[in-house]
Amino acid sequence: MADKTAAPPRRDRRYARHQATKREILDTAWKMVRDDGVNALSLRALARAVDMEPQSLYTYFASKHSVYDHLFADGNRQLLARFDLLAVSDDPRRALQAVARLFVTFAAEDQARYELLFLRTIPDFEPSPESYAIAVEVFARGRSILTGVGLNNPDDFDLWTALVSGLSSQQLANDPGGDRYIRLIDNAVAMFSEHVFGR
Amino acid sequence: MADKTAAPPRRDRRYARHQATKREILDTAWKMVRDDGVNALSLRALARAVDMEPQSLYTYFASKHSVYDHLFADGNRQLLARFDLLAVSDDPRRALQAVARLFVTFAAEDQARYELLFLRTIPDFEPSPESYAIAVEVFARGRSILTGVGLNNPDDFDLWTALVSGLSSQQLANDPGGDRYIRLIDNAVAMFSEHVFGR
DNA sequence: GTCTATATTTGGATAGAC
DNA sequence: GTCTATCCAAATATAGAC
Repeated sequence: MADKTAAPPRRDRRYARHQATKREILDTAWKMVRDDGVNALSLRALARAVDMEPQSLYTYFASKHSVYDHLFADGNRQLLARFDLLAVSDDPRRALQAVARLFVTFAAEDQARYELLFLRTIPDFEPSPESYAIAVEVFARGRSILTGVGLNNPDDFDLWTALVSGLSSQQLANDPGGDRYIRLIDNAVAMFSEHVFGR
Repeated sequence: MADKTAAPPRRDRRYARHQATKREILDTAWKMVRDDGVNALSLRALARAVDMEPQSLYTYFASKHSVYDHLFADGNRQLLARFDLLAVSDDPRRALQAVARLFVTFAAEDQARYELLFLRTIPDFEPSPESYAIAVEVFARGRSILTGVGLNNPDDFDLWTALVSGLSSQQLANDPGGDRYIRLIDNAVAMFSEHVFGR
């Protein structure tokens, strides 16, 4: 899962160049999985798309699973960055609204990313410990917001994640690109809030 | 997507034999996708598992996608059969509980089946019109139960499916084989009922 | 209906020259 | 770091004998 190349000192220009190329490959890979689905990715096609010979990819990634692993880490970092930008309201219901909107919007933006981060559809792929750690951090961030508004009951948290992930997956499955379920977020948060906080 | 073989008259013994073999292949395919994931299925491995040469499968299925299509139809028929056995209570909340239990239990039983029926993770695969019709029937059945208990608002129905599918996917993703989210069904139904019916 | 033989494509991955 | 050359395995699918 790790790369072949150990990390040279930061200031090294070759290192910067290496990182830039790696970034370009990953961005192209994102584009491809978005277009054709996560499971349709092939290294040959990826190499062709970045104008390289397939074998040259191995300078940057030790295997196909390593590419997936970097995408997985990428996606989780993107979600984490959204959380960083989130201003959490003191009002519990508003806070929950913000989190739900954040998550469902993020999910609805990119089906492939959702599949990669939250479903396990790639045979034999599982994220490396380093990448998985980012996912754990995302999870912790979400939970801490919930506890911050007074929700400490684990069952409430599980019900919350079920509700939010349900809206996300239905939006992707039944109305991709639309807002049929996104529109229901406030309604769903109202339902949940009344249930756990009372009116 | 259709088979190569047209359907001979029913009484034909060859036809019965043909159907039996087809059934055996599909059952084996179910086993394989359950073990290794939907996207790991290969016709070679499938043929080996039923003790055939890979080429002989083409007597029964015109393509790999045709196998997927039959699995898709299978799964939807299984779900439909569950609905047939369901006794729908006059009490709205009990009726909703029964439907939710039915669906989440069905989903939790088999990750591969859930993926095949409700997620679109196989590149280039989409069900044939005939198979899709069964899925539509399942959907209609679920909806008719909801309208039967007085839920006519489309938004309520969408919120309902989001809730139930969320419990299902979280159960599969975070606690496969367990009951962490299944336990929450009655709680979730209570929340939903209070929201749409009032107390 | 099943087999042998085979076409054809594609896939991931390695060795070694430059 | 990128290339040529190549390997090897696996995939889907077809043709034709029996």
